[in-house]
Amino acid sequence: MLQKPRGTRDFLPDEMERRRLIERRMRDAGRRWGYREVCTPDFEHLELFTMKSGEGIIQEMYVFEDKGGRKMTLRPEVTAAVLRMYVNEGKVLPKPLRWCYFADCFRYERPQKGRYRQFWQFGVELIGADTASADAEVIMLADDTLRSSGATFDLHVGHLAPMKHLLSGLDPGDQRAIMAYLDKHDQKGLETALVEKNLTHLAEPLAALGECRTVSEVFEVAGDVPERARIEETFSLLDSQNIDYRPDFGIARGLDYYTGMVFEGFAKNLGAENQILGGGTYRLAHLFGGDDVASCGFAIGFDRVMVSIGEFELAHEPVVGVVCTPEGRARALEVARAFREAGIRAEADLMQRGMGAQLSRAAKSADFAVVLGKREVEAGTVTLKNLHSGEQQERSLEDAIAEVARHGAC
RNA sequence: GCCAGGGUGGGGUAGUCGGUUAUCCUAAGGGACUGUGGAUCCCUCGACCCGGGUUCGAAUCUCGGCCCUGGCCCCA
Repeated sequence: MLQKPRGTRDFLPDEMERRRLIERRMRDAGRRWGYREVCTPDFEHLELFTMKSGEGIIQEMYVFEDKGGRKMTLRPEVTAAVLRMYVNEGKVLPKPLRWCYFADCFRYERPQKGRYRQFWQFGVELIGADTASADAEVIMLADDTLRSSGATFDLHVGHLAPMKHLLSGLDPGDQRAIMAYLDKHDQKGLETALVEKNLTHLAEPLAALGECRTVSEVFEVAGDVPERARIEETFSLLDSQNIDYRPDFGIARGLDYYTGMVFEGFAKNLGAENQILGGGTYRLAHLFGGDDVASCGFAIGFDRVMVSIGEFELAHEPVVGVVCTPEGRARALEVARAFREAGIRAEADLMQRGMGAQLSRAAKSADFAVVLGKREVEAGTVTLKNLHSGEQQERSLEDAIAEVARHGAC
């Protein structure tokens, strides 16, 4: 038997309905904040992502050559594509741009819990607003989106400036290495590296930075930085709206294009792969030939959110099974159509079964049966049977539709 | 790329120091039953992940691969 490709999943209808419900809640959060949905191609020129993240990521992507000999790749993330789109056709739109997306991405990695080779991300990009209000809005939207999805999570918010200030005397390579250790909370690795590089005087302030729980402590540890006013304003905006977050100036996110504010979300009930959200301010457009526009965004790992939420029951919509005798078949199609026009899910028998068997089948998957036999056809009525209570009554089609709709409303 | 544990009908399982026709539950299809169902009974369908090796004989032992689960690395 043919297997599905490694790290991919099939979704049966029950799970698909659950996914669509959560997806809708995320999109709706975006909509409430004015973020309109965009869509970019599933595959892009390889160059788009190597320009953003370096050649090293090629081994972790689905890379292929197309029939014209072009180097292509399935997208491993969406931000680069959205910024490419901004450069291509968004530059003349009035700023700021508020965009969101829900898209599948592909990474050639070893699958484990919450990590698949095809996975889905919900994300937003706010392009062209370089203010504390912009930073705060994206964080508040991230919080609203995760909250709306039903996930329970911890939100960490930080800023790169204090850490970069502490490391300002170092050459870029050392800086990056130190930040990588900080990002991983690798204390031993950090200490070893600091000793090797003769930087032991940084050990204490760097450790203290990660422990700071208020913004004012941060500047006691790291000294004054030019971004101080912006940072204080962003955090006071979050506080004014009672956003539940933890200041975390140990977030390094090891990425060169992040310029300032950074934040991460962690599911409370997941294992090793518990980060469900990452975001921050960044500058990317200039890499793709555009202006050096300030941007801010986040991406949510949709599949991890689904794992975190776990099993849950969906609201049940009433289902009508249309049951008929051979002489009622044509009428049954009309009746089924009338239910569907009223927005009610109606399913007809396709197996040429007897009425007993049709009802038996309907009892497993439907809430109501509509019976159409010789009697109903001649009288122009339908028999509506409640499959839960067993009660049934012959009545007009309109009454039957109203009765089923009434149950859908409760 | 690395480590550990796994893989038996669609789902869940029994069997394993090699030995009859691979067990049971469930689901699915049909029938008993052509105008009132979920019960019951009967029938049917359907599996040892793939390949090599050892052997008279392999689901069982062995080697390699694939895939799954969790962890490491990485995480845009």
